[in-house]
Amino acid sequence: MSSGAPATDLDPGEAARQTLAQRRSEQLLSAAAQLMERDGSQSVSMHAVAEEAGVSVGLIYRYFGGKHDLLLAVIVNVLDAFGRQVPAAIQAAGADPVTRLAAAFRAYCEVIDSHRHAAVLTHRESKSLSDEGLETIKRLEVETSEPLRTVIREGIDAGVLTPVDVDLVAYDLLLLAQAWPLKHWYFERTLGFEDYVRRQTALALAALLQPHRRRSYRHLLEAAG
Amino acid sequence: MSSGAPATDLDPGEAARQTLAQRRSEQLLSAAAQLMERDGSQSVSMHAVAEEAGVSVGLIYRYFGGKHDLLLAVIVNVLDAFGRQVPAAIQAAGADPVTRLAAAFRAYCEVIDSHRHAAVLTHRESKSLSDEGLETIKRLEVETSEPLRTVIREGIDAGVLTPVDVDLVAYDLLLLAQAWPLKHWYFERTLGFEDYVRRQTALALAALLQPHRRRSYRHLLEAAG
Amino acid sequence: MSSGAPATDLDPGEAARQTLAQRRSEQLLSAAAQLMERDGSQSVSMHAVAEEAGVSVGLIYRYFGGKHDLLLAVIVNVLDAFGRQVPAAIQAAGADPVTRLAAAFRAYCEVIDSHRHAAVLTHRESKSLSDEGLETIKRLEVETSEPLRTVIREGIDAGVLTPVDVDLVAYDLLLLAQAWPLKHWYFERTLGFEDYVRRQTALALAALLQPHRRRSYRHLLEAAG
Amino acid sequence: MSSGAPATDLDPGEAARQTLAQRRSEQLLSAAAQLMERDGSQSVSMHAVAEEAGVSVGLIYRYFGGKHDLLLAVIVNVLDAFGRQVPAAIQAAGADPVTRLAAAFRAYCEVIDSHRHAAVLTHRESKSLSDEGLETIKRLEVETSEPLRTVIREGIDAGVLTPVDVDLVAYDLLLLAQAWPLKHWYFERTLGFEDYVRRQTALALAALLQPHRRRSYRHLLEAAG
DNA sequence: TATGAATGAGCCTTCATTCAT
DNA sequence: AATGAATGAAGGCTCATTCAT
Repeated sequence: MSSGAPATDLDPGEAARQTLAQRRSEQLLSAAAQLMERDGSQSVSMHAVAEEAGVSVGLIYRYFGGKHDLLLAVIVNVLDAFGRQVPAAIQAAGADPVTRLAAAFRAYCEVIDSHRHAAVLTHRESKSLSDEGLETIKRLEVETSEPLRTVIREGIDAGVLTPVDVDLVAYDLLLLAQAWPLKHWYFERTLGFEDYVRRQTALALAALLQPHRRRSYRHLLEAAG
Repeated sequence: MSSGAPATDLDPGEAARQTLAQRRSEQLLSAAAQLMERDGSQSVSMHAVAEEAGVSVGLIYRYFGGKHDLLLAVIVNVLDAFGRQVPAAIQAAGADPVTRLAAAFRAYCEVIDSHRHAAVLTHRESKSLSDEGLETIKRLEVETSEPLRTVIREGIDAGVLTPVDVDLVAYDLLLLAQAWPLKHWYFERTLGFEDYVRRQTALALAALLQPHRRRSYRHLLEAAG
Repeated sequence: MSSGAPATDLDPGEAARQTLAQRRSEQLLSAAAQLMERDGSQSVSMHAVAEEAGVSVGLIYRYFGGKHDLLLAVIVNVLDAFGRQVPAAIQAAGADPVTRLAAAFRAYCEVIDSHRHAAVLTHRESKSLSDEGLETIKRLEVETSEPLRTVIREGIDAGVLTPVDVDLVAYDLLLLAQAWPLKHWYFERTLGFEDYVRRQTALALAALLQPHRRRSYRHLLEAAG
Repeated sequence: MSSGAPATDLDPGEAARQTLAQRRSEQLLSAAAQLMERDGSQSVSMHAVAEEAGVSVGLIYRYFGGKHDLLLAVIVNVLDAFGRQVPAAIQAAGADPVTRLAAAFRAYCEVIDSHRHAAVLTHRESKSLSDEGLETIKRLEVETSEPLRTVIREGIDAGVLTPVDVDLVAYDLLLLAQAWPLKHWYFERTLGFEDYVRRQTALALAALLQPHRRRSYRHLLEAAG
């Protein structure tokens, strides 16, 4: 990454153009995500997206093939965030399998929280997508949830977790993470993000931890109350 | 008007009309549910509902005020099924708190299974409902999930379950039940209804059971593998 | 009406049936008129008419060919009232041409008042009528306004009225009569039926009376203030 | 940006857009007026308006909020024409009150003639308007008929006209003006615009002129025959 | 690159009319 | 004679998409 001006460098004009295109793309994606998250992709018109982004309708079609493409891009954007942030969080958690699992779950929740309801779009709007887009998303979902499965497997192999159905547990944890934005639906009283994550983590570990390892993670388990 | 004809008899015309109206209503509700579950209520046209039900568009408006009403009716229909079947299942399960809890969870799953994805509409389509409709649904959800909370509380009081956050656990169990129709999204391999229910039950009990009571419910816990 | 049972007498059953049919017809006509007058024929649905009349939709089609026919019947009904009441009023007014003219105008206003806005339907809804229906109405209008023209002509011939364009004056008087239900549109302050008729009569006579005959009709002329 | 280009110049694009918008607006208004006059606003579909204007349905909604708005705009358009042309005609008529009155009446008739039956919509279609729209129209009607009342008052004050009910007379004159497009309904024979105006003016003046001033306006009075 | 006027298919809803009962 | 369930064409309106500028 040092000297030697890589051959891939673009001339300044080209760079500026790329930058603009990139900026536009993000600007549109962000506007679309914000509206779609709030109202569901069906309720959001291209005009609304254009207005939110401060550009004209026509411009959207320069960057995205149409509404379906835009929706797909919004979803892929969220999934990419999983792909980037979850492995990083796991790695940062150190070597202990349980700590890593807790970190992974928390990372999922955080991505979902920062993208609010957008994650919900994944399943909700599947019918608006082309078969190809649907395949892309399914593949990305499997890919981005793989770290979770891996970390569970590690825990089992290390003898810290009971030998459970890895796929099912990963499935459940993803559900609980994705259900965070729905909390206001069920809980009248305020339930903060921290509490939600800690309590769900505690519940999950109560189910997964080998009995004789429970006291090692008392700090994680006791959050449940 | 002499003897022989019970006073409670409706005249045949009236009776037939009631039957017809009921049949129509169910027919329409079923068609609407099927399509809305599959594609989301927004993507389903009234024409499509009519076609699916084998009637004309105009007829729908004799039975439902419009599209919003129809959606609301579909959702309420599911929630009503919860309200009827879950308490019955709990009662039929006998006195043991854990058995009752397992029965309640299974009952939720069964209603959701028999109404396929319709249960999902509840949270998905909230934007399409009137404030009044939304209130109705929220109220019904709280009401119909109350048996689950009650049964958990019983378990805790009986000292069989660990003292957890009842609301949160109920929330999670409902999520797992409602997530059953999504299983095809995450699980490539086939996962039957029985396996799904048994494994989820096992996981849940692993998290909830007091350690010293675990061996009493070994038959429920061992399904997890 | 005593003995002798005229040959035209129907047997009781037939009579009752005729009576029923007649009653139904009037009942429907009255309901239709009431609604159409208030909202315009286009805004009134056949269901609304049926409901107003306390019968089923289907029954209307036994008595009238359809909505157009019903509208036509309502209009003809009003025109018939002109044909019946105006000549009677003129005759009852005696021999004086001016008194007869005033009586004719008043009679028009009264019919229009008792049929409220229905008279307006005549011109308003012409596009809803078949050519044949339109012809019927035009013919009836000419017929029913003939007495007015006659009475004006009498006045001119008698030297009481100035020799004006009879058709135009009749046209104007009909307009003023038909405009009575619109009065609330223009007049904020209350203007009663009596005042309206008297003042319009006074204005008309001011235009029509021969100068040297004015003092004979001072009582009619002075209402104008 | 140097000299030669006046600062007040709009850039061409903006100017063209304004022109286009105005042209479109008039084009749509004219098409709508033409159809609504002929068939009543209720019978005219937006599709028909679009077709008549040679544009697509959707475009109408860029310029008018909907059908109600369109109707309101058509009506307001006529009333605006009154507001512009009537005062101008009165002023151009000079100082004589009677000449001014005649000019005012003629101006009303001319506006109505050039907008054909559109003026009729005012009273006919009140049911299709919002309360707000109705208020707008009533206010405009009062405003635009004020010149007529003023000119009548002037005549009375000058001692040329008899002291009549100003509101009622103005009401009648407006009616006669608005009734011009209905003439084909009542008059089999052809009655030209000139004849109509002259004869109605003559009749009106016959009713309004002070006896001793009649000979001064013999040219206006004698048109009545 | 960017605009936004314009299109037109499609949606929800209404309602005149029919017909089996 | 009377009902009212059922139909389906048509209307008002929206919005994804295109294209001339």
